[in-house]
Amino acid sequence: MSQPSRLQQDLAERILDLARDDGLTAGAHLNESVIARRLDVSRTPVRAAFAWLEDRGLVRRNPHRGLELISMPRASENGASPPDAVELALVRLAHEREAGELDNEFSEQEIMRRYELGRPEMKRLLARLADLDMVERKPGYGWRFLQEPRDPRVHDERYRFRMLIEPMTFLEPGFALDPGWIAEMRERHHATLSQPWRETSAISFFEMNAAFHEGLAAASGNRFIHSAVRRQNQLRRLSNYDWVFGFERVEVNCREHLQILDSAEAGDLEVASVQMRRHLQRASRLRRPDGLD
Amino acid sequence: MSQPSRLQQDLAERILDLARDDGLTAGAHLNESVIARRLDVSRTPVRAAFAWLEDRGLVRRNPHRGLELISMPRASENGASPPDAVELALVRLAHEREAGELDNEFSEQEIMRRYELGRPEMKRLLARLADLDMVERKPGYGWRFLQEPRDPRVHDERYRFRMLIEPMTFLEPGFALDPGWIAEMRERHHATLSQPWRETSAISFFEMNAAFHEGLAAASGNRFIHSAVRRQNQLRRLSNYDWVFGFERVEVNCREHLQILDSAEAGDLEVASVQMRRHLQRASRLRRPDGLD
DNA sequence: TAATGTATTTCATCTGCAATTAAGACAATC
DNA sequence: GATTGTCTTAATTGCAGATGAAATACATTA
Repeated sequence: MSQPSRLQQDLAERILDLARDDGLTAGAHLNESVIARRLDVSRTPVRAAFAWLEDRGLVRRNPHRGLELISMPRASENGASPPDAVELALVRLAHEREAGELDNEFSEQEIMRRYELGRPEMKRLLARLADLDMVERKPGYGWRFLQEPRDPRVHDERYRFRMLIEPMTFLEPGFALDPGWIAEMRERHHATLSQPWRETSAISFFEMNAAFHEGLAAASGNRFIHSAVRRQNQLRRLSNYDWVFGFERVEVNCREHLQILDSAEAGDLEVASVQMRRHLQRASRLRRPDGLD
Repeated sequence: MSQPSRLQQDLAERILDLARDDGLTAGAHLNESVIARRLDVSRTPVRAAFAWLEDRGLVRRNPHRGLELISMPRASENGASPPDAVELALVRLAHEREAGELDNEFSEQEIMRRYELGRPEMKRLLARLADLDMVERKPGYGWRFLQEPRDPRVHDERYRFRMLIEPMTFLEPGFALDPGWIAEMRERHHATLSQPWRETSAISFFEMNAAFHEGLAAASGNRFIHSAVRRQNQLRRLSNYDWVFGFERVEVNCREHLQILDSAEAGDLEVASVQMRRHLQRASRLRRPDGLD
């Protein structure tokens, strides 16, 4: 078994997620075709994923009898999909740009050399950045950044934009929250509140935050609202992976989120809308001391 | 002189625009380096563009003495940059999808065959569609459309989204309209109103419309608002290149636009905001008989 | 000396081929 | 009869070289 492909790694992880969601325990039988269908791929990559899980001792293959779950790792102990080279480069690039280490204009070659990427990877990277309106093609050769590093106006513009959209998600006619999603969100927030704060919590805190706002946008039933919020998250993900306001602000943030969930669940959508507006208002007043957004 | 590259064609066109904006007339001298700098490219493609213009008899090259403008075509007679193969395929694909001729899921090969595109072109096409959230990659091989053809909900969602954002552009703190832009917009609207309506006017009507809304979004000074509106235009451009409501509605549309321009210019931003909301409201009530959006 | 003309270098794209890898069909087994 | 194992086919990606184009440096001329 050489190295599993990215798809195979992802599938391995999602297989464990499925098993957990189904409440399977050691000894349970796993059906290949069913899993393949649920994951929307053919059996081939699923098989490869299982081969990998077998290497790691999590399942056993019994000839002609299929797969047996040996042990179920905890959610946090999952393979933790190794980050993609492009993702890493993306975050590095965003930071270096903010630090002023990158010129306004640059060539594709520079990117390949600096971040040690192949051509296809570099292409994906630039496509992502262009999608986020961070860069654009120059008319001839080369690219340029679309905003100055550490532009203080961006912060306000972002929050003003979010305040236009996010409070309105609750008032869309098709707004409907999935109870399961609410429960999961509550749990994640309570977990964040009860666990001691560590530096490494910052990423999962960010992702919880992003999932909260994106989930609400999805619940609006308006795909354009959803897209816009998702895009905001993608943008923020590049620069805000650290949290510099301390645990105190984490608590405030979580409590505000929980209140919004309560209101929305109770059907007080106007209240939820106002709470969301105030939440964003308060968040917008936090300004990073390092000038990042 | 073989075929000029796309960049060279575009530059040729923009060179004429520059000359027109500068009020140059036949006999005027054109400085290569200055033009190259203004167009943000090197002299090389500018030279090629001039070679092409010379072929078409619009300029003359005097050895070591540079370029001389021979005649200035009217704005509408410009080269009219020939549409890109990808653009064409994009529009065709959007139409065929709406007509239900394309499956929900498809492979890249299918696209290449059906639209007779090379690999790089097909890649660009799919990247554009993915950027607009029209398609997404399946986990393994292949792609899928993200919405059903002729989904009637999209129409309402789009207008609800636009009504959240566009009326607020006027109320952004940095809102500032360029007087030159206002004048140009007025002129284009009056031209549309005074010219007889032809089928072929639909495209330029659409583009005028798009430029109107995008220009206002840009004037808001909020780059996220601007991005969102631009994206809406790109999406609409794929399906709304024809106009099925007759000249009567064109007139209404233009007059509403002109009113908004008047209010904004006079500084009545709250009024402009309300007018924009009503404008979108009215527009949202127009529904295409063919079920397209 | 500032502009144009020319040559060189760098960059980006395109093309075809090889290597992976997923999808789909069929056979074997419980 | 359903599920797993095996094989074949088709699709996708990656790579290297060739081509085309733009940027840059330098020479030349008014």
